[in-house]
This record gives sequence, structure tokens and C-alpha cells, in this order.
Amino acid sequence: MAAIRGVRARARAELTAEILRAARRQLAEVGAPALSVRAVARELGMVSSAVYRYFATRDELLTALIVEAYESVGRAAEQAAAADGRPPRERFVAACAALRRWAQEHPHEYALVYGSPVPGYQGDDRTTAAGSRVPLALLGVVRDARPRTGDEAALSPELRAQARGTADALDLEVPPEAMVRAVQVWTALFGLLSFELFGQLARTFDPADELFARAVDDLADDLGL
Amino acid sequence: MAAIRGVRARARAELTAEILRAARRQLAEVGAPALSVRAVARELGMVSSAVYRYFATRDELLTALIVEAYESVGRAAEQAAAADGRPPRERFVAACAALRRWAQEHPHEYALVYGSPVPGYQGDDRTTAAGSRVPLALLGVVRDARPRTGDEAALSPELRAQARGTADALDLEVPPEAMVRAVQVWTALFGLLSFELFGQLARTFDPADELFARAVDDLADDLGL
DNA sequence: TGTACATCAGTGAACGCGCGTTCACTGATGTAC
DNA sequence: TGTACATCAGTGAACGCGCGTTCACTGATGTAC
Repeated sequence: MAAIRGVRARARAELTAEILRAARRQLAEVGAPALSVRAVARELGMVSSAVYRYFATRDELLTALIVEAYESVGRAAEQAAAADGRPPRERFVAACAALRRWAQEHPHEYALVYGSPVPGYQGDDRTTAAGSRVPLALLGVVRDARPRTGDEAALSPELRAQARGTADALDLEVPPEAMVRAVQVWTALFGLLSFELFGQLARTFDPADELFARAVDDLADDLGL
Repeated sequence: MAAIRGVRARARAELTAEILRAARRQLAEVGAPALSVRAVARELGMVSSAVYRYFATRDELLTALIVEAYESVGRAAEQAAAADGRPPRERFVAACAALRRWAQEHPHEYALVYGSPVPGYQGDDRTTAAGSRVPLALLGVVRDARPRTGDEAALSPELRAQARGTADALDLEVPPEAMVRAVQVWTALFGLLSFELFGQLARTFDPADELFARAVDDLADDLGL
């Protein structure tokens, strides 16, 4: 028996990581739909069939990339939101800024997880779990803030039930009104990010820094932060 | 000389339309990145090279599909928003509902124009022009409403300039504050639609009817309608 | 109205390419005794 | 510590497929006189 875990196990972990790195580079070059096992192998100087020792299919490779992307953006949001002691509004603004920075630095990974679904690809529990990190980070700020929401119109029973169900599933004590608000803020935020990244703001609000700052400010108001 | 426009011209127009119809079906089946000239030709029972008499390249075909999609969704929004006499708020709500209906009935066309950009494809003036129909329809409602916006914080000079520039380019008399609000509403609306369609709301707010209704209501408030 | 020529639509074959995946193989690494 | 066997990583060739695009061609439609 070789050293801790053995030479093979270590080599395997390293090569798996290298394949993912190469795949990420490919992703940035040609986009998810055109990502190919052969191109990844080529970039690593290995024969395409060798990659199959590490990922059983192209879809498995895609899944790994999606999970990685979600964890990466989730980590960014968590770190920014977790500035303990700071007032919730500041943490929310910081999280939004972190999300935008991540999106701009990883446009193809952003498109992979928040853009159109890759045709023919089906996510599974792994991707769903990873994908909830960002909303959870945002909800963390909301929960700590205990926003007043009583002055708004009552939620419909169905919506209230969905909000409760979601809070329960996530094991969070967020009142339905705040939950619904949070989802609206979450979708509004990513709507703006998507439109900026995907070019819908071209020639109008294109360097969207100011628009984004303004929107985040208004969203913080909406959350009662 | 044959009848008006001639047999050839008419046949040409008809076949062009048929190719587009087939391409739309293909789009719905395999998504934009996998759309292929050969598959379209196959569906029409013609040889693939024949399609090149009608569209010079695959990208031209894609462009036509994109323009068509934008016009289709634009038309839907315009019709709903143009219910003359009705109060602006009602028209806004109707336009939002029409957009959602269109998105649900044409998920792949939605993804084509509002999702991740198709890798390697570059839009041009035709797609940009067609793409502005929806925002213009929404702005029409806002303009007719003359919302009060004085009570909000002042816009930054840069943002004000962008808003003015956009209004000028579109030849609209919308004050900067309303313009910025409108863009936020626009992005929030499509953020929600995208997340619903792309599956981000799965298992939480998935039949998003109630969430959508609530969000639209709040957005109407934001617009001062 | 009839004829000669030009334009166009669709065919079929081909070019050159890349893809995902499988498979039998070689040689190195690990395991059990 | 040494040896026999099992596991694993990477190779190279192959299968079967689909793609965008070009090109020389045939036959039908349109145009000019």
C-alpha cells in the first residue's frame, strides 16, 4: 500500500480537476451546447477515450460543471452576505455586487446555470441542491432583518401556502410575506443581470453599473432593509 | 409575364414561409444550438442544398427566426397594451399576462431571444430593432400614465443621461425617473419569466401563476399606475 | 402569338470535418499471502 | 521482502453518425423582341 490514499487516488483526483479546468476553458470559448469531450481531451493532450475513465458521459461532465458553477457563485454570495455585524442592508448590497462581479467574470458559467437550459440535458438532485445556495444566502440576510411587511396587501392563500412550503423545506423561519418578497427580489436581480449579460441593454443602459446600483437600492427598500 | 408578382415570386414566398415553419418546429424540438439546415430540409422533403436558395447560411435562418420571435412577442404585448380607453394599470397587467402566455406557448422561441446567446451567433440591426417592440409597448403604457416620481431619490447624473439618451433614441417623452423605473420593471418581469421557464422555481413556486400575479401587481405599484 | 435566351429552383454527389462512445490492448500500480 | 494476481489508466483504432456548404447539372419559368 502506498502513501495516504495512494498514488493512484491522488493522481485520479488531480486529473479529474484538470479535466474540469479544461472543460471550463472550453465552456468559456464555445459555450455549453458546443462543449465536447474530444475538445477537452485534446486540450489536455490525451486521447478522447481516456476522459471516459473520469466521466462516464458528456452529461456527467456537464453536471460537474453546473454543480461547480453553482458552488462558485454560491460561495461568492455567501461570503459577501456573511459580513457579520454589518447591518443587513449593507450585506444585501454586498451580496448583489458579488453576484454581479461573479457573473461578469464567469459569463459562460452564468449562462450555463441561469440561461436557457442546455437542450437534451436534465439536471438532478445534485444540481438542484447546489443551485439553492445563492437564494439561501440572500434569504439569510432577509431572515436576519425581520422586515416589516404588514402594510402590504394580503397574499392569496395559494401563494401563502407555497411560501410556507418553501420555508419549511429549507428549514427557515421566514414569514410568507417576506418569502414572497425575497423571491421577487431574487428574480428581479437575476433578470437585470441576465439582460445585462445577454445584451438586451445594449445601446441603452449598457454599462449598467449605475442602473444596477439604483436597482439594488430599490430592491433593498422592497425588502425593508 | 405571369400574374401579379409571377408564379415564381409567389412560390418563393410560400416556400420561405414553409422553411421558417419547419425551422420553428425544429427549434421547439432540439433548441437553437442544435438547429440544423439539414434537419429542416429533411422535414420538408427537400434536399439540404435547396434550402440555400432561400437562406444563404444557417445564421441567416437563425436571424429570421429571432426576428420572427421578437415580432411575435412584440405583437402580443402591443395588442394587450393597446386596449384603448382602459386605465393604464389594467393595460399594464394585460400586457404582462400576454407576455407570460406567449412565453409559455413558445418556450424555445423565448429562450432563443431572451435566454443565453447562441454561441457564435451575432445579432444585427434587424434583431435589435425587432427586440425593442416589447419594451416600447411597455413604455407606451408608462408614458400614457405620466407617473409621479418626484418622491424618489435623485438619479445619478450618469443614469439620468442614459435614461435621457434612451428616451431620445426612441423618440419618447418619458422623464428619466420613469424611464429608469420602466427598465427595472422590464428586467424584473423577464427575470421572473425566465426563472419560471428555465426551471429555477421548480419545487418551490412552480406553478407560478400566483407569484406572477402578485409580482405584476407590485410592479404596477412601482410604476405608479 | 411565337421563338430565343436568361433566370431561377431543386437535385445529387461530394468535401472535409467533428462528434460520442466502445473495445481490445499494454503497461503500470496496488494487494494478499 | 518477494512473488502472483487483480485492478486501473491510458492508447489507438474503429463505428456510425450528422453537420454546413459547394458545385455542376437539369428542367421549368420568365422576358424581350
